[in-house]
Amino acid sequence: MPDVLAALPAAPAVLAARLLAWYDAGHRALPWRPEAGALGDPYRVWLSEVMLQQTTVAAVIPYFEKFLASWPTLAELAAAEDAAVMAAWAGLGYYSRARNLLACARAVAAEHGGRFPDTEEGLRALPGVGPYTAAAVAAIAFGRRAAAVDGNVERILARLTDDATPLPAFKPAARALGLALVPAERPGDFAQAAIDLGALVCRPREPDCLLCPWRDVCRARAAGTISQRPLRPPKAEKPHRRGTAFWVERDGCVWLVRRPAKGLLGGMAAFPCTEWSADPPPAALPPGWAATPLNATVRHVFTHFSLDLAVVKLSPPPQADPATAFGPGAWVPMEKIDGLPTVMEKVRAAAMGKNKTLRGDSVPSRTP
DNA sequence: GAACCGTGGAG
DNA sequence: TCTCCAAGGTT
Repeated sequence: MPDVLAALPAAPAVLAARLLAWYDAGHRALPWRPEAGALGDPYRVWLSEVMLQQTTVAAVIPYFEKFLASWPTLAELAAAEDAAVMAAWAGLGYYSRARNLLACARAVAAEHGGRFPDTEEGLRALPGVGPYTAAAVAAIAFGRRAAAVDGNVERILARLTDDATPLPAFKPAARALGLALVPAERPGDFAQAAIDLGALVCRPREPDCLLCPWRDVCRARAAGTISQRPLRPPKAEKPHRRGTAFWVERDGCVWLVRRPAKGLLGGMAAFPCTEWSADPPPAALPPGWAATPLNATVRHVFTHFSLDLAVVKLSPPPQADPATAFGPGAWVPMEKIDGLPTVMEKVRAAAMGKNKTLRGDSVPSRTP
């Protein structure tokens, strides 16, 4: 790795001081953010950082408020039921975060006397806490001199140094650069200032360089390479998958199952489904079950594949047990269905004839 | 290193 | 409609 100090266009102390002054002049006020110069509450900082992983601030705010209202303290969250937390997380995505959130809360409650470890290393050992989150909590909640390098910070550093190393290979250098810049005073404010700079000024597209505290020293700006920093690898093609979801209805109730703890939508409530694959096997139904294919297919795009999900309504015979065909589950009154991941929410809307609200997400079904 | 893991807003 | 991608972590 090239010399960190040589890569920087100015002394670390100068760059940090300018960034902190910029932060003090007008940073964002966010529900989890402490006053400038103060330490954050560890529970709030940790909860917000986990929610913010690969997720926009606008999407997180209502979930953060909801979680804080339902579980105001770490101890209360640690005592919560799995299903309640998964349902509260529904719609936010990356559901392993919710499982790890609970595991982490319970670990802190049981193994750390209810208090978060106050070092980067101690935090890093907790479930769902990786290098970024550990550094962010250590800096913001405990005032540790830690390098919280997220996507924003990678971007501002790649531009500041005009580093052409493509991601993710650039990450180690970014971490070294970030650590070199963190001041001994106000490391938490510095972490949030660097993130704000990336989010508000040094944006991926159309950055506002005239508002940047580093505009006169930025090497990518001087070189005219801003739009190419950080360099990203070409995107992979998304495969397409198909499957069928079953709306099993009886006496105003619908059969809901719980998805396996690991993998896609792990631990979430869902409608029974066939396998999702490029060429799924035909759906086999128990004899006597009346099937009504709907004239709609739910379309949903996940991170690494897109999905067309045919929706079939089923009316099981009075004595039939859906668990036999679809595994363990529960009858839920139709109007009380709640806490579904978005793709299942689309299935529900299609089955209940509310697909008008999902325009663009429903497509004509292929011939059954 | 690379694959896996959601969703929604912006342009 | 389509592409990009956001306060990443785990395996």
